[in-house]
Amino acid sequence: MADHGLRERKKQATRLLISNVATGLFIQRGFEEVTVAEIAEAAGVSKMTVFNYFPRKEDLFLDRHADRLAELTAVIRDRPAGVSACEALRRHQHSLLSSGHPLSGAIAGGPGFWWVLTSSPALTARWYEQEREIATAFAEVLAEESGEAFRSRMVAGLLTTAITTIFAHAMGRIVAGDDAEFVREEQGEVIDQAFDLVEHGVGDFPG
Amino acid sequence: MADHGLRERKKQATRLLISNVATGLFIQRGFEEVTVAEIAEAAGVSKMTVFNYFPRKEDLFLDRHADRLAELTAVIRDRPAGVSACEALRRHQHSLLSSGHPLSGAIAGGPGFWWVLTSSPALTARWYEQEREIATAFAEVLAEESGEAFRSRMVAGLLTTAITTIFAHAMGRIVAGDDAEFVREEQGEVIDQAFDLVEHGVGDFPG
DNA sequence: GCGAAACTTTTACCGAGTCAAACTTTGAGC
DNA sequence: GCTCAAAGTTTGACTCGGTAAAAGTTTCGC
Repeated sequence: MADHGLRERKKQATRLLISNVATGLFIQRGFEEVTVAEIAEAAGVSKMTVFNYFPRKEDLFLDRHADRLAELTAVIRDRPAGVSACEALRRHQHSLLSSGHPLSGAIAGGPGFWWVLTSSPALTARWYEQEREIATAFAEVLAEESGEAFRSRMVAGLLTTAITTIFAHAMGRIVAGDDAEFVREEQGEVIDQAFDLVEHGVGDFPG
Repeated sequence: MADHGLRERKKQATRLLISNVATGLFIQRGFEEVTVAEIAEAAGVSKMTVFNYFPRKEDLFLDRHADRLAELTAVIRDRPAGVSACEALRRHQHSLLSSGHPLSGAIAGGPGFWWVLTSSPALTARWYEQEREIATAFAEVLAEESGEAFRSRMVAGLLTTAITTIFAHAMGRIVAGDDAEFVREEQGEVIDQAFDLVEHGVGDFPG
């Protein structure tokens, strides 16, 4: 009933249509330069409907967040026995990279995605807000398992910082014009460097 | 000329007046419930003037950011020889705490401050944006010193995470109604726990 | 004092986001 | 099939944050 009624299918279709239209416009002209009214018109729908599906304008572009959050949380929660959270995430990042997944940092719906993201402060702010949501989710999982609230929050924060920084690094280089293939080749090392710091500490860097 | 002209004094006075009026209203009624127009009127000034001094509404409340950024950056840049960035920050947090400084987490312009901050998503978002600015500044200082761009960014991120998490921890407890003095007593241990994790790594937590 | 520069106000405007009421579509039961 | 209620969409009006430009007003250098 909830699943394959005509109603539900139409909703999903509308949602997808709006999202696609919006993303297309954003990549063509930049986030701030496209108004919600315009998106609505281009999608043949009213402005109110757009906000019905996507509470904030930013969510029109960053609409994969829920999936990503669930995936990352599962990586930690369902990791094999004997593997630490840190190690599980490290492996996950490597596997994203080798499977050429958009979220590995390199490649990602073309360079347009990064350009749009970095071109708007509002959008980047929302992006980082999503990272915080990930940290919060990690902290819950870790606290559930360890019972140590503060330590869990810290570790969650550190792990999220690794993911974010790895990401931002690749993004920065691609936006700066570096060859995507080249960035991709070096990305494995970047991942290890980041997780090594989290796992073994920063020591007395920088001397 | 730039310093003690009548002009400059008036500007500082106006700025302070607006900030005080705004903060007062926010603490009374919450961030979202007060409009900029209202603040302007209460301060006997035009809306445009408010935005002249504070580019965003959020900056009316979070107006100590510049000072804090400068202070934290100096802690790293001007640390004594032989002391790591991590250690310098750890000591700084301890000294903030023992001097009862607002930004140590415990106490802080009364509990009202924390309530206002947590009551508004826009405000918390801006708060975390400021933390990112701190991370960026740290990264610059560290990169200048070490020459390692990515590692600097990572370490900067990890250090900032420590500060932020320490902060958020105290804030959470106070907002939840814990006694401020009690929180304050435990805060030293919290600081050490956080910086230990950054310095020596999370290892295989949580087992 | 005079004129230029700095600061403020006014006015007009834009776009995101909300709200309530009218309207259309879908699904369920008879 | 038809009807009715619920879900979804549209409309239009509104609020608020934020910007822009031009017209005041105040301070400063001379």
